[in-house]
Amino acid sequence: MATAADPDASGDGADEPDPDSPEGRGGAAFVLPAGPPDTGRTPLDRRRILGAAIRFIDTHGLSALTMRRLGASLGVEAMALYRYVPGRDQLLDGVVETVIDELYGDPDVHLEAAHGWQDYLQRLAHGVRRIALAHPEVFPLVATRPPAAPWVRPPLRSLRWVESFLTAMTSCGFSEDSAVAAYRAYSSFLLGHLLLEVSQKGVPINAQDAGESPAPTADLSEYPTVVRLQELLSMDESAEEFEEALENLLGRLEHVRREGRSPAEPESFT
Amino acid sequence: MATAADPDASGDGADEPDPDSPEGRGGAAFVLPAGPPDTGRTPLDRRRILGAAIRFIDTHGLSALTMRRLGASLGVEAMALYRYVPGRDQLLDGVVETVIDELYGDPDVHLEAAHGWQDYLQRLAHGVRRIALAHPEVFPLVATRPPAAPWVRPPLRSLRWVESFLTAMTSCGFSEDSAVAAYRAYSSFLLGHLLLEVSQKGVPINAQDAGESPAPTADLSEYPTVVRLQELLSMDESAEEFEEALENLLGRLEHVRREGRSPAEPESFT
DNA sequence: ACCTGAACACCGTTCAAGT
DNA sequence: ACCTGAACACCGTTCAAGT
Repeated sequence: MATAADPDASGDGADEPDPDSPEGRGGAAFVLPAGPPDTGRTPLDRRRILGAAIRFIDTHGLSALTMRRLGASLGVEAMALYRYVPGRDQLLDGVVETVIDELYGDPDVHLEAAHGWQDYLQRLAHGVRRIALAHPEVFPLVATRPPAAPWVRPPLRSLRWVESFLTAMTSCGFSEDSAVAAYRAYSSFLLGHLLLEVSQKGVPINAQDAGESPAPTADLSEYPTVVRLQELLSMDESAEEFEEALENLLGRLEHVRREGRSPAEPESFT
Repeated sequence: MATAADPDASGDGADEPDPDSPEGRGGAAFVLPAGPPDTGRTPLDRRRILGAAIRFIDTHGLSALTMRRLGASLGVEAMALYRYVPGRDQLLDGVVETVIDELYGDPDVHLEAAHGWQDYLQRLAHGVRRIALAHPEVFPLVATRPPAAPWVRPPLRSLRWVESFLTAMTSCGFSEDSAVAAYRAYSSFLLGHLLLEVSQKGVPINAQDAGESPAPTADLSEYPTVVRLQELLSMDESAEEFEEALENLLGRLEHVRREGRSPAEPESFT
């Protein structure tokens, strides 16, 4: 059904594959898989564009995202996008914002601190992790696009989240300073762990997949400890690591809340 | 002479500023400040290219780096670079590698674990922080370029560093598992903290510098806690945060080393 | 041996023009 | 009101040609 509606699916506007292109990883021209049913008449719209951009990045990778190709994925020329988005950079900012706000609709996350701040931070952390893993190609963008203000720290990059975090914490007995310190520690924790976890997913567990893996094995003899521990190093324990580090952070924060100091001093029970 | 050859430039190789270009932040054409004295005859060379690339990024920002402009900064056409570097992506990989290896020449860092692992990790962390702050525009690249293998974790992205880290730790009483766990925790810590610190530097403390800051102040009333804590949030305490978090991590690791477990359980003194 | 000119297939973006 | 065609000033990259 609907085969006639979309003019460039099989025929005229196609991409001209050009398999020698150094960019396209697989060389496969970006012909999208039939798209959502309504690819035709709804007159385009910022939300739809951002959604398409996210899907495009998830599918083809960030480096493949081009105004022209994004347009094509919506059945439109690139120039049409400029009516809704000021330019490519702002498009990317919009993508980041949209992905983060996805989290705001997550029912597991949005009950604020009804069951205490530890429960809230747990749910929030897992929510962020879920979207990071759902959009591994987008997350580096979340991590590195310059924030709007210096106190909006990735990955919780929106005033909504800063507000939510700080009110939750202060309403749970954190002083203002401690709440801010907690916000900082929490951001660093999430950013470091999730960026690493996501970037590990990008690497096909065996370094390069081309040919017979020549160079790496050669030099490797200079690094005996790495070779010896290779198996251990290759294990993916990101999930456990995340839980443990989160647990530990919460412990630190509880300590801060009670003592009123900033999060340091591993043992000061005296 | 030569005025007839190139139809679109006024002089010979000049850039044609075009102040309306959305890319160039300052709009200033990339005329480099006289360059190092020997800009002439040494016949070009991979090292020199990578050095120039790093300086270029430090000065003009990553998004301004272009094969053509990098060539120009070396007094050469872009095409000459391809004799020494396979392409732009590999150039960036080389930049990352070079910046990280800079650290390897740092005398403060390179004495391995002669004074114990805590001292070693302290010096290493401060060394990485120093290069992150020295090359704030390069660090996001260090953080996000896909690593060569899944067990080479940013920001310590080279076998040399993995080897150095693991031998130091195992020679100081860490079991193999604990050493690997420590490597992971340490990487996350560095990545999160330094990426945040570096990205904060990029933001001019007052959000946008254009006009009279219109939009932000308008919405801001919806976020009372943010507004109330704005001063606290705006303070730059990255240095103290870094020290404290590092101290805490070392405490955790010492605990791991003694107990042989992975880094969790905030309080198990019983 | 080392670099350049010219060319190719793309980019982002603008703007007058079509419907 | 919404999209397109054509154009402009760039890109990365290749390759035959210059010195």
